[in-house]
Amino acid sequence: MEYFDLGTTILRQVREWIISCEMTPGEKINENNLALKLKISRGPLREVLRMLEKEHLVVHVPRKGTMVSEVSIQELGKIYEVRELVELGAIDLIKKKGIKKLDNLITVVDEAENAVMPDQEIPKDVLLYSEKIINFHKKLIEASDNFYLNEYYKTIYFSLARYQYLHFRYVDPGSKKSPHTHKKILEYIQEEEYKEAKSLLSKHIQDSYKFQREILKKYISEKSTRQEFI
Amino acid sequence: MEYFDLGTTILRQVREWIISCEMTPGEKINENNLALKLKISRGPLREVLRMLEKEHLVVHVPRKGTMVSEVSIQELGKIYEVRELVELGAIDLIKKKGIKKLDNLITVVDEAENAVMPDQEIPKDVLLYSEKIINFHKKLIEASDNFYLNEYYKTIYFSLARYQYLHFRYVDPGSKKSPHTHKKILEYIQEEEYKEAKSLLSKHIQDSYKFQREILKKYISEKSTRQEFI
DNA sequence: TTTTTGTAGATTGTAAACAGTAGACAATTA
DNA sequence: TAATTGTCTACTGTTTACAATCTACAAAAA
Repeated sequence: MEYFDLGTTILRQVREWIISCEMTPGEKINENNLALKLKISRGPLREVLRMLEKEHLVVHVPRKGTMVSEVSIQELGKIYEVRELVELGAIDLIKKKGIKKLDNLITVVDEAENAVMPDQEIPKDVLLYSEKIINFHKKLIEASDNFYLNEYYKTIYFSLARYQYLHFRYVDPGSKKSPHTHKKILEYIQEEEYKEAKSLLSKHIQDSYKFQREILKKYISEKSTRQEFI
Repeated sequence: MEYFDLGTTILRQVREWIISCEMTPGEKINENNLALKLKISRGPLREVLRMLEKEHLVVHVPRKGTMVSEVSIQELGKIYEVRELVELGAIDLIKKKGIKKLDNLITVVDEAENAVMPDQEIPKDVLLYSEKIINFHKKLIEASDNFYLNEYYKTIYFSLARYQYLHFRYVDPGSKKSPHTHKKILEYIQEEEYKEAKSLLSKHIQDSYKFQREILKKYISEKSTRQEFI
């Protein structure tokens, strides 16, 4: 028998299930069942669950068990608070360190510009489009060249991605403007107009937040309505 | 036999050993030996190591093992970059959310003011003094009322604390001013002069950074000198 | 001498078995 | 009926055992 590194491969898989809400918020995780489903034993699974706990995707209570963490308006708000803080902070770092290597950022802006927003709301296309859009933000953080900030942003992003999956069918009409906005932000940075870059990015994030909050409200009210009739 | 939650108790213990450099930077961790020392088995220890990996205190390489993460001037620089970002960001949040509940912050400032900087450099006293000083920064983040920011700051703080333990015997002479500076920052916040608060806090952190970097340089040069003679 | 190959021991990765705890439900009591 | 107690079952926490891999070192080949 061959040995892989279950820890890292399984981590990705379970994280994916949580983000895509195949493991739903609040769901109790049964170690035996999940291990069986993943065809591994409980040992490495528990290691993975501890890592997911550090990513705030699961919550562990000693002797009770582990559950997928809940989503709420409050949480979304707090995630957006730190998201804005980190992204604007990245621009500060780029400014302070005089970073000029923005190749990756330029590339993703170009890619997003060429990507077409699908008129039909087919989940797959929408997701592909979303990927290209979010890449700008990921590359912005990477450009600021700080390992700790980058790692932190990843976990923020995992938490956030889950909210985006709650409802495929709602597509932010505002996101059509995203490629243009991203390009503008990049130009500001290149021209060292950091204040303008931060201001526009801040507004951009706030817009995204407002939309996300609305879908979440719908999701939560629908969920509670469903449960009433069960 | 009684069952505790080894995960959380052992996590604290091992983290403590790493921060206090009883487990030295770069040291290879032998799971068998460490488990034996902690009087537990390798299972829960591995869970703990995975959590410490997420805190960036250890580095894990599949099939090679786990080691205590290295310290370096570059790392210290990056840690201070995010430290400043997070602390200044906390003030932004306090401003944006109009937070007025600063009771804990007031308390620690008072405590620090009454604490006396030990003239003799007895490690224990110095550490106790350092604790009171650093509390200001912890409570500042807590006041900003954001779980994700607070969790992140904790891990930053763990990484940073290790650098402070590298050399007990060097005491930052500038830290005598800290209680006064902290009080001033608090006053600015209370009077809603956030810009001034951020400016002073930024300078305060930069001063700390400069000192830390100097001790680290000494530590590294001494270490390499020692190794030459082995 | 240097490089390569082979083997033994140590160490990590994983599974399986065992110990203790918590929750559910029934039986008992008030 | 409501509350309490006892027991059973399922689950988590932990240990032990085993499989695969790596490392170090020695022997052999170039």
